[in-house]
Amino acid sequence: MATSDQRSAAPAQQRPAAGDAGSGSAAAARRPTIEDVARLAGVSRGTVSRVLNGGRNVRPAVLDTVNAAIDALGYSVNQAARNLARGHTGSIAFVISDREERLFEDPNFGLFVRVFSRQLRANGRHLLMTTAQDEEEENFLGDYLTLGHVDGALLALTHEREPLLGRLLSNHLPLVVLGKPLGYEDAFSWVAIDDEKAAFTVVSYLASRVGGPVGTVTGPMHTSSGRERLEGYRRAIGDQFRTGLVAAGDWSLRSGRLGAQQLLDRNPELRGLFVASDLMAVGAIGALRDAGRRIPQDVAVVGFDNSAAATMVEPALTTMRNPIEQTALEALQILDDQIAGRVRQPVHVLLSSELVERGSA
Amino acid sequence: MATSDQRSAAPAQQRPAAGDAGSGSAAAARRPTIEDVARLAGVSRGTVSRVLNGGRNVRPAVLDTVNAAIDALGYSVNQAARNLARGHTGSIAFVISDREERLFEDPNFGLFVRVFSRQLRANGRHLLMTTAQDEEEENFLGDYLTLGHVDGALLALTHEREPLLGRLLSNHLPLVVLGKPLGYEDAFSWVAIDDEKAAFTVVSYLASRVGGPVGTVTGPMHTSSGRERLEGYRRAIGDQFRTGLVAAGDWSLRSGRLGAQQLLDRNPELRGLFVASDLMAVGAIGALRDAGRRIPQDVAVVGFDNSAAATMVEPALTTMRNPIEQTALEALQILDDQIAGRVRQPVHVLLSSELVERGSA
DNA sequence: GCCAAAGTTGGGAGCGTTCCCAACTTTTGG
DNA sequence: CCAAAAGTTGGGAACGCTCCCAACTTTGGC
Repeated sequence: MATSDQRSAAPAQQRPAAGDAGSGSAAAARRPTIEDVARLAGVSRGTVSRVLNGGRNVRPAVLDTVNAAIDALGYSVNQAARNLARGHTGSIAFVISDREERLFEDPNFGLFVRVFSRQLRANGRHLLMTTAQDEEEENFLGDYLTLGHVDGALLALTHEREPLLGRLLSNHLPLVVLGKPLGYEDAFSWVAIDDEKAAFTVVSYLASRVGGPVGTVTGPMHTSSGRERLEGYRRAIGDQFRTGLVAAGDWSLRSGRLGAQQLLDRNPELRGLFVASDLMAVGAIGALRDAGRRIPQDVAVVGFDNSAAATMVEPALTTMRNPIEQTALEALQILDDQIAGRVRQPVHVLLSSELVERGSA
Repeated sequence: MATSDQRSAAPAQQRPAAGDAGSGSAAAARRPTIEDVARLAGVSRGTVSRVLNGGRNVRPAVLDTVNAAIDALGYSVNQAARNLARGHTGSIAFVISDREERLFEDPNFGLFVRVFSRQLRANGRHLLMTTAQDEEEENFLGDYLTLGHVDGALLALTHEREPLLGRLLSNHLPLVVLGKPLGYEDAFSWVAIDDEKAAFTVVSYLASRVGGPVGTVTGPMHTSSGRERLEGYRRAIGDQFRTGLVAAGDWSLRSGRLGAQQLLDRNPELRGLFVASDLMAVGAIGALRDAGRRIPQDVAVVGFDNSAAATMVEPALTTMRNPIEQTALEALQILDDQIAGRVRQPVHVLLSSELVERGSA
C-alpha cells in the first residue's frame, strides 16, 4: 500500500468541565429505565408505558407528572426492549442494489434518504441503508432481508433487471420497489414515474418551439425508464420519427456527448434534441457547442430529471422535474399498509413529472 | 400539487407456487427461537447460544448437531432480543450533516457506505444512516445520538464548521469524525487525508512538467481541505507564488469555470493549473477550451479526488486518489476501540493520497 | 488408577419493554 | 342516589436472548 499514515494520540488536553471523574468513580450513571420513571412519578410501569405510547386513557394530571419525571431523568425508551416486546424491529431497509457504483451520483437518492428518514423518525423508526454491489453481497442481503431483521424494505432499482428480485419473490417480506421492476411488474408493489407521459410532454413542448427535426439521445434499453422515455418521444413526434434521429446513450455524460455528435453527423439540420437525462444533456450541449451550434437558437435542447447538472450548464437546462418526494411518501405509505396487513395484493402507483422551463429550449 | 397519480391494485394473478395458503391457514409459521433449536438438537438453550457466539467450549459433535438443527429450522437470531440481553444496540450511525444537499454528488460517500456496511456486517452489526440538513434536524439528531440508540457514530463532515460538533462535545458517545473537524481538532477522534502534502505532491509534479506560471483554483477557505490544498500549492511553487495566480472556488463545477477564466484574464501566459477538486477542474477545462487553449499542450491541468468526473472529460484528468477505503477502515477501528473502552484519548490519523497520471498534465 | 484441573453442559436470572386482564375509580343517565 | 358504563391504574406474563454459576464429564500427570 503506497499510503503512509501517521497516527497520534492527542496531547493530554483539558476537557471543558463535564463532570466525568474517569472510570473509578461511584455510581456509574446507569441509563434510566421505565421503572425509574414510574417510581419517581409515583405510578406504575404500565402507566408510564401508556404515556410513552400516546398517553391514551391516562388522567391529564398523571400524564403531566409522568412527563415531568421523564424529563427530569432524561429518560428515553430502550429500543431493543421495545422491539423485543412488540415483536418487530422498528426498522426499514433502504436497499440499493447497484452494480455500478453509480448510485451516489444520482442526486435523487439523497432526497429519498432524507424523506424516508424524516418520515420514519416521526414514529420512532429507523432507516437502515444497505447496498449490494455483487452477487455475493446480494445473497447476503437476500438472507438478511428474509431472516426478518427488518420490518420491510424499500428497494431502489438503479438500472438493470435485478436478480435479487427473483430471490425475494418467494419470501413474504413487505417490500416496495422504487421504479418499475422490469420483468416483475405484477409481482411486487412499486411506485414509479410515468416516463412515457413525461417524455411525451417535454418532447411536445420542444417540437412546438422548433422548426426542423427533433432527435433524441436515449437511456439504456434494458431499463424501463430508457425504453419509456424513447416511447414518449416517439409518440410525441409522430410520423416525423426516423431511426436516424435516435442515438443510444447509457445515462453517462460521455454517452450524451457521443450521441449528440452522432446525431449531428447524420442530421446537420437538427433543430431540437431531447436527451433522456440531464447528465447526458450536459455532454450533448458540449458536443453541440464544439460543432458551433448556439443553444437554443440553432439547436434547442431538453433534458430529464431536473438534476443538479441542469443548472450547472450554460444555458440552464429545460427539463422534467420528477416528484421524488411524493414517490418516497407513496412508497412508504404502501409499505406501511403491507406491514400492517391492510393490503395483500401488489399496489402500483404512477406519478407525473413536471416541465421546468429554463434557457436551453 | 400538479402531479396526478394513478393507483391500481394488480389484477389477481397466479403466484408461482410458494406454499402460502393465505391468512386463514393453520400454524402460522412462527419464527423459530433458540429454544426450538435446542429442543431439536437435544441440548440446552445455553449450548445453542454458545454455538451462535463462536462455538467455544462446545464438543465438536454437539456443535455439528446444533448447526444442523439451525439449518433445518432456518433459524436466525432475533436481534432485538440479543441487543436487549447484551445491553447494546448493535448499530452504528453514519451521520451526514449536510446543509447543502451536496452529499450525494460526492462519489466518495458511496464508497464509505459500502465499506462501513461490509465491515459491520461481518460481525452482525448494522449501519444506520442519518442525515441532518437543518438546525431542527440537527437537534433531533443530537438527542438521538445522545440518548443511546446507537453504540457509536461516524460523522461525515461535508463542508463548514459544524454546530452539531459543539453539541456532541459534552456527551460521551463514541464518535469518529471523517475529515478534520475545524475548530474541534483536539476534542474528537478523526481520520483525514493529508491535503497539504497531497497538494504539494501534485503541484510539484505539475510544475516539473511545465515551463511558465502555475495557478490554482481553490476550495472554500472555511473548509480544512480548501485551506490545506492551497497551502500545499503555495509550498510547492515556493517563491513563484503570487496572489494573482489564485482564484477562489467553492467546489462547484461552475466556480471552476469562473476561476479559470479569471486566472486566464490575469495571466495570459498561464501554463499550469492546479484545481482543488475534479469537479471544478472539469469546469476549468471548459473555460480553457473556450479560450482556445489546448490541454495539456498549452495549459496542463491537474485535479484532486479522482472522482468520476475525472474520466468523463477529455483529456482525462491527472489527479490525486484519496484512500477512502483505508479512511473508512481506520475510522471504524478507532470507533470500535472507543466503544470497547480500549482508548479514551482522541486519536488522529492522517492518510496520504496518491498521484494518478492521466492525460491532462 | 486416582485426583485435580480443564472442559462442557444445563438452566435460572435478568435485560426493559408492551400487552392484557382484573381491580378500582369516575362519570352518566334515569 | 344508584347502578351500569366508561375510564383509569397496577402488575403479572411474556418477548428471545446472553451471562453466569453450579454441576457434571473428560483429560492428564504421576
